[in-house]
Amino acid sequence: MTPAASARRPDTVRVLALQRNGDRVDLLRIDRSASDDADDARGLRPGTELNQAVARAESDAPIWVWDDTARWYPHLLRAGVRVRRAGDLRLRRQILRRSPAVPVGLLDGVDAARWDALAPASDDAAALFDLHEQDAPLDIRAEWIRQNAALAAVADPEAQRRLRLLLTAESSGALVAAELSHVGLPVRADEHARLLRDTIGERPLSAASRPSALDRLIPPLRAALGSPDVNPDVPAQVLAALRRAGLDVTDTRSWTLSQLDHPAIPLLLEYKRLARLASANGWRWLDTWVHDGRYRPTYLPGGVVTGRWAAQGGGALSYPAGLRSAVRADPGWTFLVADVAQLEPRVLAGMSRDLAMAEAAGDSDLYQGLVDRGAVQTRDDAKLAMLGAMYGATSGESGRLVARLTELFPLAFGFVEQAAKAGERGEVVQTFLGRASPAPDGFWTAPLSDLPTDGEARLRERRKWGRFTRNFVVQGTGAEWASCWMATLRNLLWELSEREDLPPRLEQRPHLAFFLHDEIVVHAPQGVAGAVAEAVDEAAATATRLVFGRFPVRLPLKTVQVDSWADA
DNA sequence: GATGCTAGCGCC
DNA sequence: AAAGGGCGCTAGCATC
Repeated sequence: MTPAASARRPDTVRVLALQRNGDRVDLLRIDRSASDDADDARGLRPGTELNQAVARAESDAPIWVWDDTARWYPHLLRAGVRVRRAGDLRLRRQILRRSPAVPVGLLDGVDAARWDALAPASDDAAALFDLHEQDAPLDIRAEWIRQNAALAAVADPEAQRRLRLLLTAESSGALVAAELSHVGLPVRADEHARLLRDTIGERPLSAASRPSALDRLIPPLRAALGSPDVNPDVPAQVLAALRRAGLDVTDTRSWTLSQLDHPAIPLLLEYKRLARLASANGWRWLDTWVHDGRYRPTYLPGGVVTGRWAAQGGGALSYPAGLRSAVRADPGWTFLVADVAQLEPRVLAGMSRDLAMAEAAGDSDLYQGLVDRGAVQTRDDAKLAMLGAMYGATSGESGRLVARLTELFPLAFGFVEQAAKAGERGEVVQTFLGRASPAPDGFWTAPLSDLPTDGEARLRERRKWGRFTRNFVVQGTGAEWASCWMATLRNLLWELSEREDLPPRLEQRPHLAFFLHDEIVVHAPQGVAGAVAEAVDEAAATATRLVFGRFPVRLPLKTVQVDSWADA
């Protein structure tokens, strides 16, 4: 803990709001214990004046409450102002208004509809200064009070504790997200370009032509298919050509093609592989998304219904494994890359309170743990069964294995089964911390005349929604654990930097550089790598305790120190 | 010229 | 040997 943070007891925590006031900004103390408005600063000019006011107030370690972290925090970060804590009213409201535990109506009030409709600020350069173009400013204090009243009204104390934790983690996640975009992921553009040259050949001179390696594949491919004009970039043409060549296919997916025996298939698969690379992460990707050695996507905490993060800009969350060798730590710096082995099965053990499965999860490899306990024959079987349980496989080998493990772990497997059944009935399900699934739409609410008439089709729709709710509870709780992990780690890294007396700015200190559902990349000066690795582990242990309390489930990390992401 | 759609594939 | 959840993004094509 920093001196400022530890000196201040919880009951004296200040809650400060940033609120638009015309083309100026008011900094207001909004906690109810405030006896006067001595801390208020009104009419601050966006820019230096505002940034300095925030930096001064930050010395008391307040909670910053604002409509949307993405609107305010990027500006502060660019000015070198880092804040410890935040309450993101947009994200909090999104969770609260869906929660069945929150009494209906408590979030009503002035501007409720506008709060509900709030979209994340996207263009952070313009967002703050465009504020004056909006309607009247949203009342930050009123919404903060409404939300806290809604939280306080959650009847069950444990449910309330979890929901509070979720809101805190979500708000911290918003801080992490802004910081990730601010610092960026270190990418060596020259190395990325070299990988492209080695695989797809020379960059074409015009956007209309193909990279050389793709170009060279065209003549043999056309010859093998016996279709001299086929454009392999057009699935419909490929499909027609395949059928002319006598192959009985209905789509051109790689997996489908790989089952066929025909001389054109290897060429086609190779073409598809390289074409994908060229279009998704080729030179244009490099030009567009990598600047000054950094890749900076926009992260959207809670951007996925389950609570997972979404990301925009260059397909951040599907960064191809084959290009990760271009992701290199700066000179004198290193990466700590950590991922959770089998996050979702472990989370399932925790949320279902399945002691037998938690015991199997005591091993660092849960799948092997299932084999060692005689549950299944092979590790692949264990994996198949777990994935089947979480995604809703019913048939074939996977379905059989699910049935087998259901006997051994009735609590865990019963838990997802109940979530699926609830979904099939059209009910809302919740994650462990209390994020609720959306109510089903379409076929449940549509007029009867719009519904598929035959019972078979209706049943398929219901099963489909059941598979969604089945997965929702697990995927969503996994995301909650990951948010708690990152929020804790963010704090530990800052405390570590203070202790080590590192330079003041975030980019000069060890920081999170990338996040991928159950994996993080921390960029750190080599001198503190050991301490950072310990912090990564400690944060995971804290997250597990925060979410699951004393229930004995383990979420072990695989943490490595590497100079290139590819070596993780 | 902008927008919406499908097919397909990368990641977890 | 194949199927089950969540995404973002691209090319090509159709439509406004």
